[in-house]
Amino acid sequence: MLEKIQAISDPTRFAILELLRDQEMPAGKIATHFPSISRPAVSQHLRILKHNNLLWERREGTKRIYRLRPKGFYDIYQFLEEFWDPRLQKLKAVAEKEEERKRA
Amino acid sequence: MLEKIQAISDPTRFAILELLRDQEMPAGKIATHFPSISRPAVSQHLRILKHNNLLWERREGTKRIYRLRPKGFYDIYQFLEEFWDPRLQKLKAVAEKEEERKRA
DNA sequence: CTCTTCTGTAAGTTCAAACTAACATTTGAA
DNA sequence: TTCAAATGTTAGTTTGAACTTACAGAAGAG
Repeated sequence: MLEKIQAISDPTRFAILELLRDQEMPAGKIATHFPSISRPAVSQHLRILKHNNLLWERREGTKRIYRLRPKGFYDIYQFLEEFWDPRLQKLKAVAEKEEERKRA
Repeated sequence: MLEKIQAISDPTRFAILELLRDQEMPAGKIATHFPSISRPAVSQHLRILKHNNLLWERREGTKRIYRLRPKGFYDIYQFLEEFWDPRLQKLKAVAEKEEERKRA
């Protein structure tokens, strides 16, 4: 989970996510939005985002079209909620004990 | 905000936050929980967490006691919710237009 | 005062991650 | 086939963040 959080915290990667929030886009077009960095660099960022379930990839001919994957964000969102909210913490602890009793 | 997200994504810093989730603690005692890294390293992590509003600091004699600051987490949580949820996005856009009309 | 305890700060090192340049792969078109 | 377009991958470089060592400062005890 920390890896996923780190994935979105990189400025370039977050800019990519912002770009894809409103519309899906092929890799090449994404790269044109970042003239200061090379296309391979963007490609590597896309791979990281994809591996962390923050993007979907689909192929159309030679193009690879990337699309935001909301669940990835929701996972982080939920993780933080659980960390932060002590009541949820306690509920989780109870659930885990329940689980243990079942296994025993 | 990205800086804050990056702050919690470091494994050592997140471990510090986990440690402080249940109880506040002076800097020295925090450091003892991380025998593999030096005390100054922990001190630097504490500074980063403090600067990002993830920790409170209070002084007692020569000790500096650190305590979790839930709002910091809530800020990230809310930021992701807004990014992720398209309905909230639209509501925000409407609110901003409203604001503009008032200024004009 | 002086000493000790607890801690932060500064300077320099190390290492992982982001980057570039060159090459490889895949797909469709002629 | 052959070529071009779109993209990924690899190898090596660069840069920034985490780290260590050494030093500095602040607060109480004696």
